[in-house]
Amino acid sequence: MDASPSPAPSNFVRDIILDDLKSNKYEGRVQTRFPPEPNGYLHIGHAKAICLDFGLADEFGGHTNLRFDDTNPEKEETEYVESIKADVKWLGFHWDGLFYASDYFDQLYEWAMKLIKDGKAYVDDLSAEEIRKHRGTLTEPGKDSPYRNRAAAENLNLFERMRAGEFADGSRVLRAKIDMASPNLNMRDPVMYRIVHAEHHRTGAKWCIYPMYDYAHGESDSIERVTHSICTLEFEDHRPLYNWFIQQLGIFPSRQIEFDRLNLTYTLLSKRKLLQLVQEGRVRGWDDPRMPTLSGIRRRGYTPEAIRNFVASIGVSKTTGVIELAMLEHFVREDLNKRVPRVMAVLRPLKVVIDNYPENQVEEMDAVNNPEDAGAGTRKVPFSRVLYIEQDDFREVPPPKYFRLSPGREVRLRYGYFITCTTVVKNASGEVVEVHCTYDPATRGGNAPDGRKVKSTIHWVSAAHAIDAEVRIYENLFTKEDPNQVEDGQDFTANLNPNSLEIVTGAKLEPSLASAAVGGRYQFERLGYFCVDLDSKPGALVFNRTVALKDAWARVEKKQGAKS
RNA sequence: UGGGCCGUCGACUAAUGGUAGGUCAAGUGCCUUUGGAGCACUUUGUCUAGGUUCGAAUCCUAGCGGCCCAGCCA
Repeated sequence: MDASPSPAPSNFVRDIILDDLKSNKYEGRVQTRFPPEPNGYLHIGHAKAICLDFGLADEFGGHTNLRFDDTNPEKEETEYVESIKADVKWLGFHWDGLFYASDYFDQLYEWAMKLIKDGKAYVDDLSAEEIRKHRGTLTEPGKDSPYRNRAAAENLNLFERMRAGEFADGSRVLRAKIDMASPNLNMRDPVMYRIVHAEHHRTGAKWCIYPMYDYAHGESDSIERVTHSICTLEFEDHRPLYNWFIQQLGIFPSRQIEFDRLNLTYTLLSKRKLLQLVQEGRVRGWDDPRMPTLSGIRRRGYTPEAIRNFVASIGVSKTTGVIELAMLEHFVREDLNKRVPRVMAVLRPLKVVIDNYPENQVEEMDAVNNPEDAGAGTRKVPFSRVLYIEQDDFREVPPPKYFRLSPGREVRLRYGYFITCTTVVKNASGEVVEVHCTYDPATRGGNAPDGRKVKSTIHWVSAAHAIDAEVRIYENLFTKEDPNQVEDGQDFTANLNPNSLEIVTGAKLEPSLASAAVGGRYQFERLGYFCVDLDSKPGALVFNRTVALKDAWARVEKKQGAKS
């Protein structure tokens, strides 16, 4: 096509903002908000919303508020608001205003009184059960409540007494008076306020009536003069109601725009289900590195840049789709590859003795810290007669296309020497427990002066110098692409992967890692990207595998396995 | 079944009546002191049927398929 750089990535929400800017609809203002309910930890799906809300405002010199949608005191806690703030910051965004829907409870109450006076709202004495029966079904219209036509004065009196705490939970509600026959169920006189005698994390015992989402959300947007209220697709049916309240009240007309929420293969993004995993102890907490929460992903070693790049690449639309997990993994690898130092670590050690290497000799070999970053420099790695290599890097009987060490075969020890396997030592059950080799002194550093080639380079660690570590290897938390796909009578926990966590205890690391600090990220050469876990202590290091390197041999092996 | 929304390579997403393109995945080759990274190339797509038009992924009609809604949750 043309040689110009690819056009700025756009999407339909951005296009709407662009149009509004062009027509000067809001005097050039762009005001968004990110409105989480503090009833759980944020997950990668929220990251998409955050990038949109903050990203679009940033792009057009607008503003974004962080607003906690705290209208349900029974589920909300300050622990969650703190974690949410930390996660937003970690992702790299800064809010302009920090608000709570509960900041607006007084205003919301006054507006409710106005709607009552205008004959647009009424107190209903029906029980929850009766209200449901009166609501009708998808195909049949609802029936009016017998209390629907109470006089405004009576409604006012009752509503004030609801607030005053005269009535029991669930005994009455305030409802908007719209249309019980609407084909949109949300318009069949939705509940605006319910009675809940519960301590609220911010307002304490001040209120015993709490506004419902539909009444609180749009009004909060309006109070903050939000121009573009971006939310997910399931709220599409609520938009007429969102607009109805704003219209009746005659307040600032915020506009709701809906996009598709993120779905990922092998992943559950439902706060309710994630809570269940935590409560049932299926994972070690909200920040378990297997969790799709931002705190879990962070602990796993993902970077905010990787997540932002991922979100930017998946786009925004209204089609309900599922992103392949491989897409996310690609963006972590891409980011970590550029920034993270290389290091040698052996997860499952196999002892190698180099018979012709001097008994007590130790050499300091030069190793490149990051071939992608010349500025990262080099380090010294000790080499000696007894080493550990990866068990996977030796086969007594090599399968076809296997290039690593096997009897009679010569390979390169990275930054070390060429070695050739001579003999093996087996234990009583016939397993190879030790491999003997000879080395070629002329190949120091890994180059053969005679120009001969080897088909493989493997990593190693000097046995006498190695430090021990625990390494936690993670696989997908679920075995099915769609964890919700279950047999009758089962729930999603039936799809939990029993092998999602493997703890490797005897790993051997090169000595430079002794000073690795919590959060530090590394590439263990040929294995993957790893980071130092929160549980790590000096002398008792613990690493998480963030993501494995792409493994061409694994693919070959799999193909061979499939054939046989 | 009433209403709302949505159908473009295996996945995600562009093309806004005018050359169906990008990313991921998959495959092939090159290169390589990481079977990593990188580079090059390749395969596969407009849900169906009609219509409007010089020209349709785009507009119209009808089908088909998917998602969401009957909380005093958000």
